[in-house]
Amino acid sequence: MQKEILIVDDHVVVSSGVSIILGQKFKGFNIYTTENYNQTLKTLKSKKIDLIILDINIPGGKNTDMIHELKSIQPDIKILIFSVYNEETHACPYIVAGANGYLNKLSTKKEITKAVDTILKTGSYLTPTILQSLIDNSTNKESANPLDKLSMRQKEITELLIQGDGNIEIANKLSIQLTTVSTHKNKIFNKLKIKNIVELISLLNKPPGLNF
Amino acid sequence: MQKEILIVDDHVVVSSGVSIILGQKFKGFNIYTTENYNQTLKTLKSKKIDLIILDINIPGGKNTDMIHELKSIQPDIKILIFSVYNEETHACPYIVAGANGYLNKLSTKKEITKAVDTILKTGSYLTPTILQSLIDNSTNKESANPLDKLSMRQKEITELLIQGDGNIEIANKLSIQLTTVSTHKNKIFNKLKIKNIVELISLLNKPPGLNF
DNA sequence: ATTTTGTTTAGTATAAATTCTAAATATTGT
DNA sequence: ACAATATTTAGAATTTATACTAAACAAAAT
Repeated sequence: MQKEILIVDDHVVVSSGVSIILGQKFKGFNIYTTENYNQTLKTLKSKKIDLIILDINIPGGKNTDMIHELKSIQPDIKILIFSVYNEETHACPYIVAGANGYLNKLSTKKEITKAVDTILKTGSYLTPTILQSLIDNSTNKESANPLDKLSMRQKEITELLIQGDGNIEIANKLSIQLTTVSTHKNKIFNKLKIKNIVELISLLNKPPGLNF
Repeated sequence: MQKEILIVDDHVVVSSGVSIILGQKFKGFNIYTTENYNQTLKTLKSKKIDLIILDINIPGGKNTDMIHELKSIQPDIKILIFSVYNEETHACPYIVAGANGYLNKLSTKKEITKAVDTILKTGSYLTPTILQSLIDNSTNKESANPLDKLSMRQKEITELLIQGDGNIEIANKLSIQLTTVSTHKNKIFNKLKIKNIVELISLLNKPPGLNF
């Protein structure tokens, strides 16, 4: 089965790694690589691609907007998002935007080849976790994304907390009492089952600049 | 020139990627891979290796202590540290411990092959940045690594802070008074020119769990 | 319609963290 | 060797954050 695969990642180590893993498993495939968004658009306009393995943090990239743009060039293309962010907190928006699967960069060789195989055969690859997140989102049930459990106000305060604001700053910015901020904080920490801001930061898994 | 290379990384994508990049450039090399510390020790005991490309966050690993242990098995082995942490903040301790080079995982193909080539030919590979850090360290000039400015005790407290410990926990663990902890914290924050723990975390660029 | 549950708000009392000051000890400079 | 500087420690006073309680209101459930 001859397939055309495009790997989009700005880190050679990653694109080379995926390339060799797929090359070993799927002998007949043609594997191409691009390392930024413009190159990717150009390639898609000149060559029919079956599957694109897409890093979501490439130079020039626009997150979920990329999905629509890529599919408008080749409507039948399958898109497998390939990212270091954990799927619980980051997969859903891309799936909702039209991506056909989400795969973590830390996956094993078996998981990677399985994802590619599945997506080419069935048209999509969703782990049970992501599937559950999607169901949870649509049914408004308990979501795997911790932030979804919070109310608007609680999200607002969470945002300020991870920016490093103290209770006083938050109280001033939102024009509420200090104790009110503390109460919110308490509710947020209880919901997320955490004890302090350090845990909040690692839960939200904010990329600290220099990661994949 | 026939050389034996061992790539140590617990992520297939990374080890495969480095493997193919080196395989393309250096045709005659034998390239092996291991994915945890025990495997690595076993391999070194049974096979002569010229260069080990070492991820510092492998399962069972012990940071700088690994360097001594690996070199005690094969004293002539060259060790190239391969990490996602930026070299300014993380390279020096490994070089001081005896590693022969430090390479960022986000490097280009050219940088990777250059590092391997250089380390095999000259015995070490140090970027100008790392060299400067080492010089700064030895001359007690302003160091690029913020942690180097701190005393041992201050580093100890910093470590506990980014683990999420509060002042009381720290005071108990170190058997000092609460106010003493506060004083240390104040000194640390002043030295690092930061205002709170959120900034401390982003400064130290600690990986939030699921990163390479 | 009305109970139930969750959100947003705050006051009082308490706990935790910081500031300021300062002493003993270590380290470095000349 | 002695001065200058940095580290580690802590008490007293103060500031900041939390726990507990609770009211007003909104949304959801039965």
